[in-house]
Amino acid sequence: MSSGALPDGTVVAMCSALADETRWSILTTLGEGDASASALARRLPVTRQAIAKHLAVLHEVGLVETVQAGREVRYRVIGTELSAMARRLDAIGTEWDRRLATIKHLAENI
Amino acid sequence: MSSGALPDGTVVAMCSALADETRWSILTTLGEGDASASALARRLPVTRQAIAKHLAVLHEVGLVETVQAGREVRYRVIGTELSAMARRLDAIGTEWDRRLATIKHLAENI
DNA sequence: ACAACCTGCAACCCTTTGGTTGCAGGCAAG
DNA sequence: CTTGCCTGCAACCAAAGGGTTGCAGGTTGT
Repeated sequence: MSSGALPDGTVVAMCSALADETRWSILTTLGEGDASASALARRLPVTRQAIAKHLAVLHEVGLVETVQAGREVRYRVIGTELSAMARRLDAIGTEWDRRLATIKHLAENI
Repeated sequence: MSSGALPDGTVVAMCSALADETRWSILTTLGEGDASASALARRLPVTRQAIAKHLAVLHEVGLVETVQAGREVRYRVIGTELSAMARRLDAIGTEWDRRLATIKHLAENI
């Protein structure tokens, strides 16, 4: 029951990727349109190299994909993996609450 | 559109809480039934103090609640917050893919 | 009353990680 | 061709985080 469609370590990896404010800034910025690392560095208060590291992390868990555009590498945000994990988290949370409800229901019928 | 029902920092905090293997071990163990910190320490390969820290983190983001049971403090896993964030993440991911689809659709109609 | 158990707080260590600077390479436009 | 911009790699730094040991305070049970 605890092991679903996507490997268990994936959830931890993706949550780890999402556990950073700067990374969310990058993601929301990319949500407004594809951009290169340098372009992101101009709009955000961090260095290009820092952004490059973050993009590497995001790419590794499948939250962004790269698109070669001439000499620059544009990054595009992908929602599929995120939605997949979200559905799984929702299922886990629901099961926890369902268990809770069952316990309380049993307690009332004593 | 980017600011929903729950504050934005909450998502980062919860993802940060979920970005640790040991914490997931604790959560899944609690999923099988409430337990105290010492009880968890017996079943998991870490110290009770380490578990106490993790439980504090989980408690702060509302993933667990405490129940005083005599001299011991039992912890209970809560799914509501998790499901709420999951739904939000799903919405974000869906919107990203929707934007992508719109771009591609526009590209075909040139 | 005494022993056993559970809790909380504090100090400490090591690893991870977010961020920086610096440098070298490659493609594109003038 | 040369200048500018974008990329990649490496070294380095400081802060955060996971984990441990140690100690003191309360409760329960015998």
